[in-house]
Amino acid sequence: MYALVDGNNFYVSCERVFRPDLNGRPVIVLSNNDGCAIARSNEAKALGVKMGAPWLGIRHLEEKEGLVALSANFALYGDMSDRMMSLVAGLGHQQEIYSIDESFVDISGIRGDLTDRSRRLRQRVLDWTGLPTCVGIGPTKTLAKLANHIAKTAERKPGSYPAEFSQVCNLAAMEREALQQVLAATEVREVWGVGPRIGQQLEAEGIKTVLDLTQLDLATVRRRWSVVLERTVRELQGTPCVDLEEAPPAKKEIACTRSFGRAVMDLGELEEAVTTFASRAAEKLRRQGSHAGQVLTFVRTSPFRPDKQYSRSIIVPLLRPTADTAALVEGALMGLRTIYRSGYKFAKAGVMLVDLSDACVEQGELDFEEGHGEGRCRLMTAMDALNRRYGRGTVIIGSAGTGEMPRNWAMRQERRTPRYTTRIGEIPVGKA
DNA sequence: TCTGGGGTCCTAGGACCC
DNA sequence: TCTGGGGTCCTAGGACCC
Repeated sequence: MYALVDGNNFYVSCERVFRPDLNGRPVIVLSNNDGCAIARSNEAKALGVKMGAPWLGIRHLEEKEGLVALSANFALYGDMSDRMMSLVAGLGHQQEIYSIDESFVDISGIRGDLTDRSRRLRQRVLDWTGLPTCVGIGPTKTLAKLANHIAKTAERKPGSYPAEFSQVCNLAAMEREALQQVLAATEVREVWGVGPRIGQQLEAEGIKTVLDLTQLDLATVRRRWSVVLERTVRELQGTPCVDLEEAPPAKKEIACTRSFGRAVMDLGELEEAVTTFASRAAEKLRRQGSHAGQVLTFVRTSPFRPDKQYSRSIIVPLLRPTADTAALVEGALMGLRTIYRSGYKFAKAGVMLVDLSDACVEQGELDFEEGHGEGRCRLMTAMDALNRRYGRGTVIIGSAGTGEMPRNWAMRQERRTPRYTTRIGEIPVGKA
C-alpha cells in the first residue's frame, strides 16, 4: 500500500510561507530568465494562466488582475522541500522522494485508519512548515498518484468529487462501486504515464475515462501501444508493477544547460558560459561519486526567432574517466571551439557528462605524466568544500571569467525573493 | 518581446557476429 | 533455383515525468 504526498502549487506555497500578503492573490513563479510560468496559485489558474505560458504573453494581467510574478528561488524551494520530506517520512516505513514536491511512502501493514493518519500528517506538515499538501492512497503507485489528483481536485473544485475526498483520498478504502464511479469521473489524461500523445490516441479510440482504460484487454494495449502502457493499466487494476525506490539509483548522465539572458554571439562569452556549466556539472558528478568518460557540448540559436538558425552538439572523449573540473572544462571547451560558428545569435548552450562510471573503479595505467590522481582529487574536494561553505563561485576555473567580459549569457532574475532559509544575511526579521 | 531545466525508458533499425 | 537462424550492441527518435 502506498501514499503519495504532494505539495499544492509547491513553489508558490513556499513563497507564501514568507510572504503571507500573497495569500488569496493570483501568484505565479517564473522559469529561469523569467521566461514562462512554472507554478501557479489557484487564483492564477482561475485567471486562465496556463502551465508554461510565456510571461510576456500574460504580463497584462499584472496590472489588470493584480497577478504577482516571482523569479524562481530554487535555494528556497530545495530547503523547504527537505523540511517537508523529513516530516512526510514519518507516515510509513520507507520513502521515495520522487520530485522536489512529492514523495511516495510505503504504508503496508501500518495499523489503524490510514485516511485518518494521513489527515493528521497533512496537518502536521502544514503547522510545522506552512506548506499545504494533499495525500493519495492506493494499492499501487499509479493508483496513489491518481488518488492524489482526486484529493487535489476535490479541494480546489468543490462538487467535482465527493467532499470527503478533499485533501486526502484513499482509493483502497472504497467499495468497488464507489471506486468505479470515481474512475469513470476522471479523464484518462490524468493517469500517471499517459501524456498528451497517448492521451489523444486513447480518446480517439473512445477510451475517455480511467475506468475505460482499466477495462482494456492487456494484450491489445501491449500490441497497440507498448509494455509501458500495459504496466500502467495493470497498476490501475491494482497489480503493483512499479516498486518503491528508497535510494535513488546513480544518474547515467549529468547535465547543466541554460538559456541565456540575452543573445550571445562572441566565442569568448560562450567559453565563459560553457566553463561555468561544465564546472557545475562536474560538481554534481563528484557529489554522486562518478567519473565521466565523455563530455557533450551543445550550442543553439533560438528556434522561436526568425534569425538564421544553428544548432550543433559534439561529444569529446576524455583521455581517462575523470571528475576533475579542469579536465572536463578542457574537453567541453575543445568541443565548443569545434562547433562554434560566428555570425549567429546564440540563445542557449549546455554541457552534458556521459559515459559515467563509478569513481572507485579505476583503470590502471603507466604513469607517464604528472597532474592527475591523488593530488587533483584532494584539490577538487577542497574546492567543493570552499564553494559549499562560502557560496557557489568562491573558487572557480579562470576561463569562467571574472567579469571583464560582458555577460549576456547570465540569466535574468528580476523578481527573486530572498533566500530566507539558507543565507544568513537574508533571514527574515520580525518586528514586535 | 518572449516562450526552462533535467532526467528516464522503450522501440526500431542497422551493423555486426557466429 | 536459391540465397539460414539467432543473437548483441549501438544510436536516434519518441514519449513520458516533474
